[in-house]
Amino acid sequence: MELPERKRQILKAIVESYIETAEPVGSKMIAGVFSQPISSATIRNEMSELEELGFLEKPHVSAGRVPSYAAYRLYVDELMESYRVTTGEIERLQAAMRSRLRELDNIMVNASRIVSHFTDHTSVSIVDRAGGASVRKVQLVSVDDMTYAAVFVTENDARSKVLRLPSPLPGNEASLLERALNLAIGQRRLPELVSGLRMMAAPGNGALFLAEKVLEQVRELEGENHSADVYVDGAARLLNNREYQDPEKARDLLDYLSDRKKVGELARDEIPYVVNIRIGPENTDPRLRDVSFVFTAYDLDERTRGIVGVIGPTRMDYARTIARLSAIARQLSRLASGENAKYKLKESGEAHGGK
Amino acid sequence: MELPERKRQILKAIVESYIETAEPVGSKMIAGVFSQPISSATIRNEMSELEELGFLEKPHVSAGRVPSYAAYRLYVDELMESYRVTTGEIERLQAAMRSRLRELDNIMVNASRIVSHFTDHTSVSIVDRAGGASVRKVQLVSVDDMTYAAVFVTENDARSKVLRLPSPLPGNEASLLERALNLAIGQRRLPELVSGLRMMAAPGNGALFLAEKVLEQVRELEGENHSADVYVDGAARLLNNREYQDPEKARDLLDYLSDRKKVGELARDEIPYVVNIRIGPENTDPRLRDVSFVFTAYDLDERTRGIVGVIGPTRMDYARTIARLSAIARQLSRLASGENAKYKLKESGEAHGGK
DNA sequence: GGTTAGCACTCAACTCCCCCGAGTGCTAAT
DNA sequence: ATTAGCACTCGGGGGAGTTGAGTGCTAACC
Repeated sequence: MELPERKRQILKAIVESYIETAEPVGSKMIAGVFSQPISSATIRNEMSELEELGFLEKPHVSAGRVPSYAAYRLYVDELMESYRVTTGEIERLQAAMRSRLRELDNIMVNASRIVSHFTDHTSVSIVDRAGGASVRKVQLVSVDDMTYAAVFVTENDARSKVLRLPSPLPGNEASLLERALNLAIGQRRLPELVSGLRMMAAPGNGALFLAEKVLEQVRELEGENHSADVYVDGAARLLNNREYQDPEKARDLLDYLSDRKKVGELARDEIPYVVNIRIGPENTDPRLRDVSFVFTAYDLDERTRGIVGVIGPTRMDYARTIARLSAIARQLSRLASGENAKYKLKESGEAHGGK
Repeated sequence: MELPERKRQILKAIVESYIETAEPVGSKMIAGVFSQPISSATIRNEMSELEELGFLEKPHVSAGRVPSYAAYRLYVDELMESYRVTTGEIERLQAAMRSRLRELDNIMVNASRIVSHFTDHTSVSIVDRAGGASVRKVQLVSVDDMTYAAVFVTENDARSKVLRLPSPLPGNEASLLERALNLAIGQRRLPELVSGLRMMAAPGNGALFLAEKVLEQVRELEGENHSADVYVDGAARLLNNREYQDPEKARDLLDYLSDRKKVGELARDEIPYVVNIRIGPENTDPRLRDVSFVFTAYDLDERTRGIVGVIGPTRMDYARTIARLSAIARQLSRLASGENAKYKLKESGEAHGGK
């Protein structure tokens, strides 16, 4: 059941007006914008049908109409015209990205910052190591005899943890331990090694402590429930939107955003390399039920994907947000994995959201 | 010019009432709370004198009075009774801290979380490496031939950075480079080594790139302008206070909090090991001019100090906040540097703030 | 002289009421 | 199918009036 063209045009005009003004849209307002004039009464008839179809809602009887989630969905999928990112914008973007993005550590926090800045929304940046990268080796770097940094090397990344031991461990013992640990890791028998050590050594023993921490960390890195890296930037921008004037609402959302674990779950599903949009109730987390989450994936390297997105009111300017976000993601992908970027968004910036 | 006892009692009562209710305090309200009854007229006389002295302000003529910053200062310095942390609270605190605090990486983020949770305010946690720790050695851990983790070991800490090279660097070259770098670091001639390399190698060369990044990082770690590590937790709690119902204000403050660099400056000055309090305009940053910052320092180890604190409205419950914060800091110090804790707050939790 | 009762005064906040106007739905004419 | 017209709805804005908490001041009291 396709919507007839005029209804589509009217709905489009309503959504755009509401995106711009955040005010309920009345029939006269719409009647004014068409080249070939239509009377407001006609619009009213159309609007009342659109309401029956579930695309519009009335806050109250004399207040004009407001788009429903279904309207945004239709708008995004079929009505919206793509926003063309100007070359000026691209240049500013590239300038902002040029520096500081060689270090993998920084890429997420900077991506997050840039996205927030360029879209003027709150951004999230998530790095998802596919299926828990397997740890290939561990290296113990001595700081002093009570302190070691353990460096965990995976297929394509490394991360370190500084550990303060309960009792000293001389350097030669540490290198023995390191060898043993790596042997065990190679044979996938790390747990056995640790429980063996646990039998031999007193609790509080430095080597045992280290080994336990290493095991713990390996489990964390390899496990399913590894917490993805999450950055949020520009949270304060939420408060720019009139829908969060209510501090109650704003607080709930900020609360959500500070829960990294929860935010990390946003990236749980399969995410295609296009700009995805989850509008209002399409979000699984109830606290996101009246915001929209616009996001995309990019490759950091063969095994690691980044996800960047923005969170804003359902009435956000989707066209512009999508265009800018995809421009950023394209740049990120190129920067991160050299020139063999895998990010292939159609030029138009066209988007089909996924529930 | 000491304030006479009765005025002090009245002022104390006013501050406490305002802390509790956030409503301007009238003379009758106060008249009610004294054991030996005083008429409201008398209170009015006293209040009008306290106003002349600069301790009270009137929002408007018929609205009761509100404490000035000077009143809070006096309250905190002389009037406030210390809050006794209950054993139940201590137990909950210890339980919350018991786990996860062995790892130096985590201590700040957890400290921050715990402080926010136990004080019900927004917390900040800053780690300040005194004077820029000097880097003792660097270790290059190979992930693959295009990717290395550089581990920087200082007197008492280590941190790593994952670097993606523009061109491959075989492992043996990396270990040569590592040796050269460490030699140069030992002789304090790292810049010379790097500029030497720059002459020999083409730009884009892996070793040169690595060396440059290492130099950059060493400079960052040793430099004066090293950015302190900063964590903020519970930012959303700000919105619980009625003074931030105005989204404008709330946003400015949230903005401030997301500027790590600025927040890091909070710890710039010498900070004694007591609970410090900066009330309203005593804060140097203008954006903090009507909040209070309550904070304390604790030792992470010989060279590294942590600062934890909370940011809240000037009308916060100082007694309780101070007591809980100092309890947490005491625990942290003990946990972090074993049993030789340097944190010596007087048992009472007594506090003398410093501008 | 310090304290207090009493009283006039102030002013934000609340309520009540009215009106305006944007917007709707329906009907009848085109 | 479209549109002009009209009655109707209802939120919001703008006084006017009222309330009540609170003040300052004065005069009496101990």
